[in-house]
Amino acid sequence: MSDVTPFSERARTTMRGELLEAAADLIAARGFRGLRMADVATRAGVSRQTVYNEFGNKEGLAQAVALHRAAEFIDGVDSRLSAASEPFEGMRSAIDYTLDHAAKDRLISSMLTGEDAEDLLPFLTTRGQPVLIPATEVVSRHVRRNWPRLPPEQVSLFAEATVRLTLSHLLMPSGDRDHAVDAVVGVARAALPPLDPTKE
Amino acid sequence: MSDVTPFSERARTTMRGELLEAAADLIAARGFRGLRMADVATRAGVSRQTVYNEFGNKEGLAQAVALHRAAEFIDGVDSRLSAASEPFEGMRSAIDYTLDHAAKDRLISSMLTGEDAEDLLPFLTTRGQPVLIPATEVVSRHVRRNWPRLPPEQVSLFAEATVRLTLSHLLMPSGDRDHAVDAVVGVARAALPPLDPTKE
DNA sequence: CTTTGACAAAAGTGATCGCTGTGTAAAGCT
DNA sequence: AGCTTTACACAGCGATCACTTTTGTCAAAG
Repeated sequence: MSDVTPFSERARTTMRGELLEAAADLIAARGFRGLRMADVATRAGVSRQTVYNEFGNKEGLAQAVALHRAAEFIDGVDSRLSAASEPFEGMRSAIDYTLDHAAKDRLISSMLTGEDAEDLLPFLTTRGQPVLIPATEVVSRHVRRNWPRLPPEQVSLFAEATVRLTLSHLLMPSGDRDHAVDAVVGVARAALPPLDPTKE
Repeated sequence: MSDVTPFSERARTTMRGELLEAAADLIAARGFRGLRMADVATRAGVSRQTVYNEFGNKEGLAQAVALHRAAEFIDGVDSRLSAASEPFEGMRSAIDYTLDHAAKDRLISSMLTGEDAEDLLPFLTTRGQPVLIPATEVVSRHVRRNWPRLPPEQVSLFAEATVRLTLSHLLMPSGDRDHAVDAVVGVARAALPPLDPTKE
């Protein structure tokens, strides 16, 4: 009766991923309120009961989806930071990615802005926190890697400021995206020492 | 029949102030949705019709109240910036004032955060903008006054960053207020030159 | 360990009704 | 002149009722 994605050939953890993906798609399409547990189940090719076994209830599913997406997003930031050859270029790329990606992704953006969050956010305790904290951690690593002599407290002070500034430009845009990116990177250049210590 | 604040002895512009104050009180107490034009009128000792003559409609009244309160708030920031003997102390004081005041003032805080904004914000085009822009201007003046040699674009870059950082801490608190103030001032100290030019 | 079928309780939908508040206009004071 | 009073049409809101959908749980079966 179910011909959608034959189950047996998937490992147990894969099913969870399928469910998360299905749920994310449906939320993106019809919003959280319009999300039906039954639809998630059929979309992933499992029974409704399995969804309940996996996530407990709709709220649990929502949290899991949100956390999953937030983690994916942070991974994206991390890879942009690392990919660039020059640290400020990495920041520029990561900030641009954030502003672009978060603006498009309905789920991420409502996690951060709280807008359009028709019942989604009640579950995410303090808004944005699930992104702010890990993002700060990722930026901290980037800074530590490139400015090894900077005192740790300066590192986290700076990292958090960068993240907050970026999110602020997401929340209250002023001018276009490029301008926002320049503003954040500009502050970063002013606040960080001139890069030296590695190559001296 | 109306014994509340006899009208004749008030100048025309005073009445507007009375109305704004009355409306602000009522909004603070019962929210914007619970605000009744009739209540504003009686509270200020005028007829309902006069309120309509003055503001056009409920939306106009809401905008006027919001703008009025935002201006008062910005004035508060400005005076803290100017009052202190040392520029960073001024910032510290202004940031502390913002975090404290905005957290308490239901109207200001919902203007900035968008939370609990049950129909209030639809009127304030882009949220926070009516505060962000004038606040940045006030901070710019403060920086220009104390770092006269700083290039103008650096001034506005820095001023906007400071304002955004402060508002970010308001939106997503991490730790207590003192910690937030220290974080913003810390970034300010790192990003600004060491104060010199005035006394050299 | 998943599916299936069944089920009670909760929540959503939609129509109706009366009430309250908005917005406007004209007439009446002072 | 400017403010108040009175009057009124009309949109919007809250309560209620009946009805449908969905949630969340269970036990039996594959």
